[in-house]
Amino acid sequence: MKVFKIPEATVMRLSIYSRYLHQLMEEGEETISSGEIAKGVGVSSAQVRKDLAYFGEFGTRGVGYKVSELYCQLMKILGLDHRWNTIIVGAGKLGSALALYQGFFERGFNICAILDVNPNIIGNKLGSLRVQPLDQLQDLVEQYDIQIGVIAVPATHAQDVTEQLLEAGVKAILNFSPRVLKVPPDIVFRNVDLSVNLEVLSFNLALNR
Amino acid sequence: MKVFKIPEATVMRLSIYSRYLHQLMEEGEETISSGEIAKGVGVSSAQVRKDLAYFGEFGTRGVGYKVSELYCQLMKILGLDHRWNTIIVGAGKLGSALALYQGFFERGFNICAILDVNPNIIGNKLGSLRVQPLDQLQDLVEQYDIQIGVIAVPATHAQDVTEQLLEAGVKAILNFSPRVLKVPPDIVFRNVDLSVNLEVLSFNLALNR
DNA sequence: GACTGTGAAGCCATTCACAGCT
DNA sequence: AGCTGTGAATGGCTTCACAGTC
Repeated sequence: MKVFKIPEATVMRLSIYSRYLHQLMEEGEETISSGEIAKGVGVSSAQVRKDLAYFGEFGTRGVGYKVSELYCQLMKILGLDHRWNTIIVGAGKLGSALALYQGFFERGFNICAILDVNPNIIGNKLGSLRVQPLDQLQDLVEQYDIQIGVIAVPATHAQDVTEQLLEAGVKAILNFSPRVLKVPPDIVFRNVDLSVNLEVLSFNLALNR
Repeated sequence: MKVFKIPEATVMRLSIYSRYLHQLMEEGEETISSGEIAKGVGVSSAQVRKDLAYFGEFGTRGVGYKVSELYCQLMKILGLDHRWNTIIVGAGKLGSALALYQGFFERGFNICAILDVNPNIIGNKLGSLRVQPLDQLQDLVEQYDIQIGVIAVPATHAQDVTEQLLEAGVKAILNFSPRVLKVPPDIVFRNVDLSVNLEVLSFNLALNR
């Protein structure tokens, strides 16, 4: 399917460029140069051009890029030209916060359901959702045609939940638990490790002392 | 101060190794090889040894590493041999979730305070903390000798809050807002961009269709 | 003159492969 | 025999620099 391998760093920057372009559109900008994008998001202009070059030629030499056009192209490249159905497993503090976060919806992710095992919180209302029991997982994934699973359970249950998500047919997993998970290579997978991020800060703080 | 530049990827892995070693300690393991660590966290054994080699020689040839000893060394390298005082700005869903997340405390981060501008949530109780008004920032940073600031406010206020944190004397910032922030080069800084992470999933899902 | 698109060069991280210990 | 520590080789991302276009 993919002819050239795209660096992950490039994909992350494309996401950031697209958000910046969205902001520029709201401010009424019509065209922009790679140098201005670079300045806006804190990279080099060559980097911006190289990132875009993986996918085609979007600009006009001597002029720059049409903001709205480039934005649409990037959204298409990122697969955000349609919506993704998502389920959150774990309705503790973090899971609840993710379920209520508007930013996901705005960028094309529908949070279709949130699940937990704890009977004390099953039934709780979170915005327009209600926390449902974990054993509904398989049914909900089928019913809503869910592609993405988000793991927000304690480390000890993370691998177990992962396997349930895979069995239910989820194609991609975003893991917020502080545990290394085993997933088959055909599954799209990412970790967001909150502690690791704080610890990188700690490491750098400890250096300058 | 730092004689050799350490790759950020190495620092992130050290954090993961240390957590894995902690788990092994609880399971009662005494020694471990680079190959076993590698298997446990999903990297190559050469990678593990190279990462450790930046900081010294911690193992015994022919034998491996003493789990508890390596764990202590890594914690020291990561600057986790003492505690860091931390403040969270923004007590919305995400900020509240972060304030209540036990994992930070366990790894050596004291959440000393959480602030917001919204009068409707100022005074709310979050565990043992109470949400305080943003204008207390300067005082609290001094009072608690706070080194780390966590930004959990909407994108539109993120740069403003950043500058207030810097002015108050914070040395490191972890940014959860979906906005590129300008910070001076001597400040330790990291982004945790939730949308970007989901969008990388989306990109990869879109590839295989 | 301004700006894009891109091959080449440079740089950095990972993997390889083996010498050196136990 | 088993495993660490490490120089050398590899691979991949970023920067440079310039030809091409408006």
